Amino acid sequence: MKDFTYNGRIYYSPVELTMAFIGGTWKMPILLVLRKGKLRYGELKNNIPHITDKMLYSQLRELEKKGMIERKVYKEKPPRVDYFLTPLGKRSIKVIDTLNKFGEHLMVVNGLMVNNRKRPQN
Amino acid sequence: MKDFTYNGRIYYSPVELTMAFIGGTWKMPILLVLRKGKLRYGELKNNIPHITDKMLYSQLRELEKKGMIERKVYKEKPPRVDYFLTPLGKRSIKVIDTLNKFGEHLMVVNGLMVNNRKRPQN
DNA sequence: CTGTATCCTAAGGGATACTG
DNA sequence: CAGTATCCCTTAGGATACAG
Repeated sequence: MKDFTYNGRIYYSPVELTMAFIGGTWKMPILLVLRKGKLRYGELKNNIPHITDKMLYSQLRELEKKGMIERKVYKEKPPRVDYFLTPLGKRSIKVIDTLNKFGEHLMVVNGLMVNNRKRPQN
Repeated sequence: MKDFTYNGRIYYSPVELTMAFIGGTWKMPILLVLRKGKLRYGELKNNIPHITDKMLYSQLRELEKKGMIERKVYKEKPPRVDYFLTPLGKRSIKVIDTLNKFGEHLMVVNGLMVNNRKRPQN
């Protein structure tokens, strides 16, 4: 048995734990964007297409709790908040890069092409 | 825009595609077990603790459709079926190993210990 | 021993509206 | 600008029963 418990839940393999930290639809895209360095909320939003406020905030909070990112609040107005990677977060980037590479390979294998912006069909 | 479509669904990054192939609770454990070589259904079941028949079968079917594993049926009785990795599946092992390593690191960082079998508390 | 089908619940995630 | 809350729906995944 290699079971272990984290936050009251049972995990059966380290892989599962990894997915608890960086899994889901949005955590990886967020982490990847933050590799650029400190970013404030609006910048994050602009760099992650299609994400909703709810998802961005909830995922930021989770990543924070798990020690992947940090938040720095500036006492200014209008309010300013920066998000940036912790050492653990930076470490995860390498893992995500691996997943990204494999994904690109899958695209080739399956003959997938990036959606080109359709020209007006006149 | 780096969007692309696969099986009628829109993906926004290669990472998402990767997760479609090896994501979920059980696909990675299954692939990892198959690194040992050909295995029949019963052997798979025995080597993946806590998995239910429904999940094992459904995930095997999905992995097959995606070209990660193959099925070989022997005309015997009782029936015998072998499952084994395709080249693509073998390639995924390296990725999963990366995730596994990171998970082990997370366990250390979070001070998680493997659940020891409790001794009878007499 | 291999393989499906049905029922049901918990959780992830989208849309939308609202506040300091 | 940054940050929450509520409603709702889809889906992964568990339990169980059944079939060649």
